[in-house]
Amino acid sequence: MKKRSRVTLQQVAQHAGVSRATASLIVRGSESISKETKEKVLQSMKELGYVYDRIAANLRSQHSSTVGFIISEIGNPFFSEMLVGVHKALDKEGYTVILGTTFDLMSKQQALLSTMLEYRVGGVIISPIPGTSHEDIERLEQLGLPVVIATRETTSPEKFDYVGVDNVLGGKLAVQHLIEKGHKRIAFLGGTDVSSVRRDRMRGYMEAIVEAGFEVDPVLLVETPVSRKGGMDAIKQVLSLPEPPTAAFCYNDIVALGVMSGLKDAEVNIGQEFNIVGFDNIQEASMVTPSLTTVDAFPHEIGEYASDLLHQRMMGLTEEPKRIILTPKLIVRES
Amino acid sequence: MKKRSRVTLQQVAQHAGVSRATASLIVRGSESISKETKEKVLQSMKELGYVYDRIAANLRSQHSSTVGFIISEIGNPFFSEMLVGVHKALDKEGYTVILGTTFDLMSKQQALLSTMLEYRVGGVIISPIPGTSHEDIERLEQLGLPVVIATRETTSPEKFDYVGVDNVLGGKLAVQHLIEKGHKRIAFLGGTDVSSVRRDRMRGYMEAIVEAGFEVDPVLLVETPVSRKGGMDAIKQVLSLPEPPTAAFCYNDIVALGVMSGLKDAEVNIGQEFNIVGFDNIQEASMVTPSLTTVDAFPHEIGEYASDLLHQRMMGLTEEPKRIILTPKLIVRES
DNA sequence: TTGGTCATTGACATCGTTTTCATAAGAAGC
DNA sequence: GCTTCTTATGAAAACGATGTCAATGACCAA
Repeated sequence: MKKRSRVTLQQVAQHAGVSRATASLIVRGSESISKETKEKVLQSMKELGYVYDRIAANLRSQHSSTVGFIISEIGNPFFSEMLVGVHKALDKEGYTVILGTTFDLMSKQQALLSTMLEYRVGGVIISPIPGTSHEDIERLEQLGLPVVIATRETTSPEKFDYVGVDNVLGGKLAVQHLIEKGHKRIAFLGGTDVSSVRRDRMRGYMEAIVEAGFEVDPVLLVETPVSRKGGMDAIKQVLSLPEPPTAAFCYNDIVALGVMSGLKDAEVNIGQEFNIVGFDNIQEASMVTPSLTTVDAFPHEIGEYASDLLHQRMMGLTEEPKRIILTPKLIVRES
Repeated sequence: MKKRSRVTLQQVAQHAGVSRATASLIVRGSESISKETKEKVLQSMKELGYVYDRIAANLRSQHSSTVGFIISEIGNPFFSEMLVGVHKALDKEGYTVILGTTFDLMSKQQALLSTMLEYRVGGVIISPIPGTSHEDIERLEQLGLPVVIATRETTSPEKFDYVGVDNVLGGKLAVQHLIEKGHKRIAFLGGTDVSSVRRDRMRGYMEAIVEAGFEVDPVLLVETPVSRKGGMDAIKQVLSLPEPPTAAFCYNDIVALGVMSGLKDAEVNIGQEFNIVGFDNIQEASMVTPSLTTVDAFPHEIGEYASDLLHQRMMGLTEEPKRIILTPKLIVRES
C-alpha cells in the first residue's frame, strides 16, 4: 500500500559492487565467501538499511518459517501458558508463530485452517474443538503439512502426533485424594460431555469412586460451560440437592474458582466443611484464598513438546504418529 | 521442506480450460467474468484442492495483509483481552495478526520488530516497553510502515498515533473514591517508575490527595514488579510501618490481587478495615471475594480503536498523528 | 454491414529472493 | 609458464501469483 519500496538485495549488491548471488550467499551465512567481500556487503546493508524479505525467500525456496497455533481462547490461562511454551521452543528454531483462536466454533476453526494454509505455514499445532473429526484436519496432511494435536483428541486419535496429559489418571488422583480425606459424596462439576477431556477426567473420577467401593450418583455430575459462571451455577445446583456432596472435583481451575465463589456466597467453609480439587494448576490457583488444590497439567511443557514434535516432522521425520502423554501431578493445597 | 507441491492457479486454469489471467481475476472477485466460467473455475479449484497463495500474491502486489501486535506478555488478562479486541477488528478487514511478546526486554522488542519487518507486516500495533524512545520505532516509519502505539507512551508521544486510557484521571477517580470513604493515609502500590503508565496514575493519586488537603507521604509509595507477588510484598512492607495506611490504590488489578492475598494473610478484613482499588477491571476482579473495586481501562476497546486507526493508516490516511484517550470508569465493588 | 460492448486471452514484466550452472580469478604443482 | 584444482562470482531461471494491454471472438443493436 505504501510507496516507499524496500531496499533489495540487488541494490545492496550493486552498492557493494558484487553480484546479487554473492549477496544472497552472505545473508544465508555461506562459508565460501571471503571475509573482505562479506564485510563490504554487510557494511552496504547497514548503510542502505536493508531488510531481509523472508517472505520472498520462503516463496523461492519452498520453505516455511511460520507455524500455526490454534486454540480455543487466549483468555484461559492454561492456553496462554501453553502459548508461552510454544513460543519458547519455536523461537529457538527460528520459527514465527501465527496464533488463531476458535472460541470453540467449528466455522472459525475451518476458517483459521484455511488462513493458515494461505499463509504457507510449515506446520500446525492445534487443540481441536470438541467433535473435530480427523477428516477436518486431514486436508492439511494431504497438502503435506505436519500437524500436531495438543490437549484434546480428535475422533481418530491414532492418525496424528498427539501431546497431552493423562486425564484419566489426573481425575483419579484428584478423587482419590478427596476420598482419602474421608469424603463419600463427591461431585464432578463443569465442562460439557462433547469434550474428550471431560470424558477422560470423568472416567478417572468413576474409577476412583468405584475402586473405593462407592456408587456413582448421576445427580452429582453436572455439565456447564467452562467458565467461572459455570462453576458457580454448578455448585449452587448440587448444594440444593436433598443429599448434597461434601466435596467436588472440578473440570478445571476456572470452574473450580467459580465453585469457590459459589461456596463463599453460600457461606460454606472451604477446606473444612467442603473440599475442592481443580485441574490445570493455573497461576491463580496458588493465589486465591484458600489456595486451590489441583492437578498440574503442565501447559508449558505440553507447548514445548508439541513444538519439538512439530519441528521434527517439519525436518522430515516420517515415523509413525507419536503420542506423548504427560503424567499429571496432584498439588495439595488448602482447599 | 515437504515434497508435495501446491496446486497453482496455472494448473487450475488449465484444468478448467481458461487462461491464467481469467483464473486470477476470479480469485480476486472481478465482476467482468461470466457466471458460467466462474462456476467452472471454482469447480476445478475444488476438484484439484487449490489453495490460494496469499504470500505470493502479496509479494507481487506489494500489499500486506498481516499486522504485527506487540505486547509485553500474554499472561496478563489486560493484554489478552486487548488481543481479542484487535483480532475482532482486524479479522473483519481480512488481516491476520502476528503476535509478539517482549516480556519487557528491550532486546526482545528489537528482535520482534525486525522479525515483523522481515515478514512484511503492513503495520504494527505496539505497547512499547518502558523507556522505548521514538527512535527505536522510527525505523519502521522510515520504511513506510504505519505504527500505532497503545496503552504505553514512548518518549515523544506526539510522533505516532496513540490509543490509551486517561491514567491520570483514572488514578484520581480511584483515590477520590477512597478519600470519600474516609481514608486519610492511602498507599500507592506496585509498578516501576520507568513506566509512563505508573507515573500518570501516580499523578492522579497525588492530585486527589493534594486537592483533599492531605500530604503525600513517600513511604506509602512502593515500587514493585507487576505481579501478584509484587503486590503481596508491597502490602507487607507498608503494613509494617509505624503508621500504616488504611487503604491502597494499586498499580493494576494483578497487583491488587496480590495485595488482597497479603491482607488475608495478615488477617485484615478487606472492605471494612482496609479498602483497595485496582486498575484495568480484568475479569477476575469481579470474581474474587471480596470483589475488587477497580478502574475500568477498556482493554477490548483499546484494541479495537488501535486496529481501526492502523487500518486507516494502512489505507493511506496521512493526517497528523491522532490520540485517542478513553475515559476510565470507576467500578465500585466490595473491596 | 457496421459499430460497439463484453468476456476472455496471451504474452510479458514484476515482486525479492534462491538455486543451478557455468565461468573467472587465484593458488598450487610440475 | 602452463595445467589443475579450488573458491568466488555472475547470468539467468524459478517460486506463484498480479498487473497491463492489445487483441480476439461472440453477440447484439442499428
